Amino acid sequence: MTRRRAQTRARLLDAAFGVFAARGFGRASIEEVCEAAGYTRGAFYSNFDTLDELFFALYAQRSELIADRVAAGLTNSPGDLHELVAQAVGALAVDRDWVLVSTDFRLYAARSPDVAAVLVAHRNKLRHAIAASLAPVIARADLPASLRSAEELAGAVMAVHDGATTELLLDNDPARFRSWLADLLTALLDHRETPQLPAANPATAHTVTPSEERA
Amino acid sequence: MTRRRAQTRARLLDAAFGVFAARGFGRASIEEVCEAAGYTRGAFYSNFDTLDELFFALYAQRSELIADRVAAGLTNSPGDLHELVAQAVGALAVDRDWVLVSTDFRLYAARSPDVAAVLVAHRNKLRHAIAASLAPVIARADLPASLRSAEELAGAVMAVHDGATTELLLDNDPARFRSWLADLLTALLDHRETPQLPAANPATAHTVTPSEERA
DNA sequence: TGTACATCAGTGAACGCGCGTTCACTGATGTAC
DNA sequence: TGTACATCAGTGAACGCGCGTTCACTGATGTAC
Repeated sequence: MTRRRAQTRARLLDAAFGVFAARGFGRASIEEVCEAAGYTRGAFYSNFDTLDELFFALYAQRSELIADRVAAGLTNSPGDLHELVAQAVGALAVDRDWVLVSTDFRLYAARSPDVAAVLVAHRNKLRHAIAASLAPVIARADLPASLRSAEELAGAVMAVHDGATTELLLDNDPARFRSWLADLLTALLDHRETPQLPAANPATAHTVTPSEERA
Repeated sequence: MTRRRAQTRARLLDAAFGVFAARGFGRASIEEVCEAAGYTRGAFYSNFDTLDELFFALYAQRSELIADRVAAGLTNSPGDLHELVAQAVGALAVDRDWVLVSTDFRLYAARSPDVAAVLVAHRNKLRHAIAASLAPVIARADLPASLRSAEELAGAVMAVHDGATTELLLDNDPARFRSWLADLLTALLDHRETPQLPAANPATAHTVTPSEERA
């Protein structure tokens, strides 16, 4: 009876997503999830051992989808940086519920090393996808030494995305979020060809700003 | 008996911080907090109505301390960008437990508008502190139009910090976190006077870059 | 295609634990003299 | 400084609910003929 089972599992996962988003994983009960899915608690125990297991399955399923979507959204290699940024913003755009649930999952992972390993693996996959589409652009950019490889830059893009996401949680304005994210990514990636920061003022500064250089 | 009360409150708050960090707010029980603090449950009810109230008080207390610390850590205006970045990284450095607890609080705030308003107010305060120390540096930098004011830039710095913080949760390596954060901030802030991004591929580009505008 | 049968997915009642919440109490803390 | 007293902070027992977990069951689904 694989068909029926698969459907039950899927419904439980979907219902759990809603419950976790609304109440948080820590406060969600098996009872609530089952009620939202239209089953009794026995159905849950027939498919999962613990709510943790369900949460893990839910995250694995959805994060897979998202990684695929990002990869798909970035395929046509952009001609210039602004195009790339626009593409990236479009591909990374997430809905608020997913931000709530995945942030909850991150906290959960932070507390159990095994889960953290899986989350890191997922993030690596996502980073590869971003790096691949960044590669053609990065050649032209001049960036700090530690951010010159496509992988490193992709990690930076993800970090900026994660940071901007915080704002989305607080003001829940997707349009603002998108333009804010685009601005941040542009500021991050938009560097000139020639390296800067030559040693200029040995007296005080170990390092020197562009403007000092010019003065 | 204000003295005794204040002490009990403080002990409950400290114990709660540990319990929330270890287990997450959603899974923490009043019982656990009281046990960790060395009181019976009655002591809790004598000082708070709900665990939410305690969480709120805890966050208000600690975030206040952190905003002060950041402001203090950024007072001596830096001569150059790298100095500023080093200062900012030092000032923003947080311990992992605080990241866990404050992320939990952010999720909590995301689910209740009243709390979100308070959290936004706190973040504004923090942003002002950062903006003040950014101001002397920003004048020299050339950045995207939407990131030219000190406030906007400070917001960007916070976003980058928040994003980098995600990594800290997953690999728990404070040294790596610091250098990673410094790199990101440098990439974000280190721009030259003259804008770049000359139109590369006019056929495809739809967005107008600052440089195109000027051209 | 229809019928009989076997399997197994989900039901729902039952049990019990953890913990939120209350409250009469006690003894610690501060005050008045 | 000492004593008597009033107040109030924290105690700990009691109650009950929500919910995790189990399990004998039923009826839905698929298979064999």
